[in-house]
Amino acid sequence: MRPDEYVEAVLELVERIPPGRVMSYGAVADALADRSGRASARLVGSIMARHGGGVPWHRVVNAAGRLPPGHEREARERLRAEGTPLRGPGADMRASWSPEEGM
DNA sequence: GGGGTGACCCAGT
DNA sequence: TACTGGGCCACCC
Repeated sequence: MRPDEYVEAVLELVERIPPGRVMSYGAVADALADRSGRASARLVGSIMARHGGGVPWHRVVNAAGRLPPGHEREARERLRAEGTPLRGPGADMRASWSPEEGM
């Protein structure tokens, strides 16, 4: 799988996250590991930073539920609008979603 | 080719 | 609760 295809796969998966649910960078990397053989939370993070526009990037948070630096306000607002449970500074990880669950 | 960096993660202190 | 160290991997000097 070429790097640009990996990017496509990440964005595709992020688009499938249902409103009101979230996924961590690590979970995304994990879910794609089967299909691509590669898994790196850091890589997913950098992909979202560079190509995240155009997909519901606010549904992807870090493992602690923290929102992306510099976009906390924006992400919080969108999550609240979707009814995503919030806890403390970010999202409530009890709302985390997995691809298996959505099929 | 070598080295620093980052929207990360986990275990240990 | 907060910090640290090691692992991770594409990108950019």
